[in-house]
Amino acid sequence: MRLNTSQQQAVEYVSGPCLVLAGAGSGKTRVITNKIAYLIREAGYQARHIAAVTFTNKAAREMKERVAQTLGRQEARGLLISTFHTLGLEIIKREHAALGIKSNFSLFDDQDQMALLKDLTEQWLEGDKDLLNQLRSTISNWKNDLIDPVIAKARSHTQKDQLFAHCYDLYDKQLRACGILDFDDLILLPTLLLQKNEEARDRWQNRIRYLLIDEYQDTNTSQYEFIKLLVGQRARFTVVGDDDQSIYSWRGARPQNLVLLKEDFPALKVIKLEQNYRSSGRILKAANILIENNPHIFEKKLFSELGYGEHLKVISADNEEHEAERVIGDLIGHRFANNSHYGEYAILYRGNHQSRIFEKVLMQNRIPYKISGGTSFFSRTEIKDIMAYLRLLTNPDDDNAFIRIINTPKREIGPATLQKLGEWATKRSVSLFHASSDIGLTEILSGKRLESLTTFITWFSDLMTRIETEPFEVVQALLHGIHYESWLYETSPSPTAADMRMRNVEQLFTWLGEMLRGDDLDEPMTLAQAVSRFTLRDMLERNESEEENDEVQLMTLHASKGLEFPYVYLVGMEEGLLPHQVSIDEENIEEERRLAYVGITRAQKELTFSLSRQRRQYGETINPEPSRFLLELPQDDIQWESQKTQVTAEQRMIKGQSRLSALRAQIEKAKNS
DNA sequence: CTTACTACAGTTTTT
DNA sequence: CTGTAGTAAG
Repeated sequence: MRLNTSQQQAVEYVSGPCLVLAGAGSGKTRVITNKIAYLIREAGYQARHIAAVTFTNKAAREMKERVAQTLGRQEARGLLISTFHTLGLEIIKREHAALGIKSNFSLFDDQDQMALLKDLTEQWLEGDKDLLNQLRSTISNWKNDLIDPVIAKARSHTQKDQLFAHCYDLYDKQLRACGILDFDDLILLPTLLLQKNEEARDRWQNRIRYLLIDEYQDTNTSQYEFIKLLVGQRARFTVVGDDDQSIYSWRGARPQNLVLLKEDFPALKVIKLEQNYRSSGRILKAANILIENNPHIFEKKLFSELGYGEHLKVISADNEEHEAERVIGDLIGHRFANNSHYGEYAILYRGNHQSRIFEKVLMQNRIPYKISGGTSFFSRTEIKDIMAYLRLLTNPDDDNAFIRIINTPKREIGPATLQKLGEWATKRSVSLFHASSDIGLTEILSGKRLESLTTFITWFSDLMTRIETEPFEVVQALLHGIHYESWLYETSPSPTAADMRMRNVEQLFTWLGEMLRGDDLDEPMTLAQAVSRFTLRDMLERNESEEENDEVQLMTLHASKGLEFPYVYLVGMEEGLLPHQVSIDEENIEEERRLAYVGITRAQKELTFSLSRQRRQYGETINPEPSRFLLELPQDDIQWESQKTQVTAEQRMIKGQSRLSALRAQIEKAKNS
């Protein structure tokens, strides 16, 4: 397919700063991919001087694949395509000397972060979860606004802020002492470095001569600063974004960065992509009319040439169960009538808890489905254990990892021993691991404890010396050496659970092996690199995308961004749910509207809303109003389908069930014939 | 290894 | 109110 005029224009404008306002489904990935090809083939850039930055590993991976397809592996060699965080990690790794940190640092995820904060603040916050969460996000916000502990203290006036700033200081000192970075550091540290260190700035500006940014509207303050420092005076860059799809402001994203861009780079060329290649005209019209209720920085009007399409439907139900039944019933009927596949349907909702009831009804009807989200692979205990071992292997100063694994599996090194060891280590200001190999330990530890500790340290040190030369063997030896499998069987609630945990561990090792070896898109990595990538949650999507089963997709609106489905159900269209109760005020309503907009624009052919006139909430039954967003849509394009007959819940259940089972029988019959 | 009770949360979560 | 995660006890 050829590029349209504005896409072509966006691809070929390479002489200055460029902002591509890419509406939903307007082919922005194609623009980025083609632009990279254009830069190399027509504009004289070498691949190694071009960097493209995304927010998710998945997006980075897709882009890599698309570019490799367009250019061929050879020409694409040396291109830097990664997430913000991975790019930051790369810079930190190369500049660790200038940053004054060790080369073998390890990474903290949010759970590690919480655990440490809880530890550090025990005396003040007493494990108050709410306060801890506040503290964590406050620290994160400070870091995202490039505010260090000293400035934070100076700017804190209330007692609580003072305390938080103090905790921030403690937390950061602890991290530095252990050679640990958190996610925010991966942006913060490179940004500070490029600000202060002219040489480093030159080095990186010379390395990255053309920069492309995807989903620009999701950048936060430090990321924008980071971008500015990377592009420098030369200002050769393209950012692609859509202010109407900014749904992460609660996480620090600043859609205002679009305005700042225009101010900071007066020469900015703005190109709008307004042709939508995804949705029917009617769906797009509804989306346009809805989003017009929001103020806009740049006016933009999407159009489609795919035909006007079917009416939008609204299914109104009497209660939540009924809503799920009617939606699923509609889906089954629709699939049957259109001879379509389950995989073409998506059910989108505002909050994760809404999925449960749909899951139940889907299960009752034996419909295959997939819920994205839920507990992450990397937050499972068995994975966290192994990750802690791997982290300690690459960074012996990682005290948190040390504490986690020193007695897992049991080595008779309990809290008392650890306490003594900790005091000793603090006095000498060395890490726990370091302290453990100190000869002076005989002063504080005796016989048995000392022996088990030294046995472990000796064995582990031996592994550490070999990670560079024979990482495979080390990883194998690690798993055997700790007898992790038998430990799992001892501690798991059931053998089946242990089996599952062991499979998870094996999965981790399979991925690890792949990463150490490298594949056609990625170079082989060192163990340290692989461990960092794991913490950055890389790897997960790789497997997910392989299993393209025929399953109904269930996900939150947030998770649906960037995806598309032929048939979409947008459920729970009620005041209090979408817009959500706590975001219903003047300040947040616009983002809720964008959330609805994102949901609507996921649909390619047909879009169905649903709502319930009754909902259980915190023990009460409430009667929510239909979402204001439904009323904002063009009513001529909507068909309201409400249940006319008044029946009791029980009758409805039987009726719904029998209708569904009748349909199922019909389908089975059709299949067999 | 299962069962039962208690405590707690109940918006979204790219890294 | 209701579901679940974690722990304690059978």
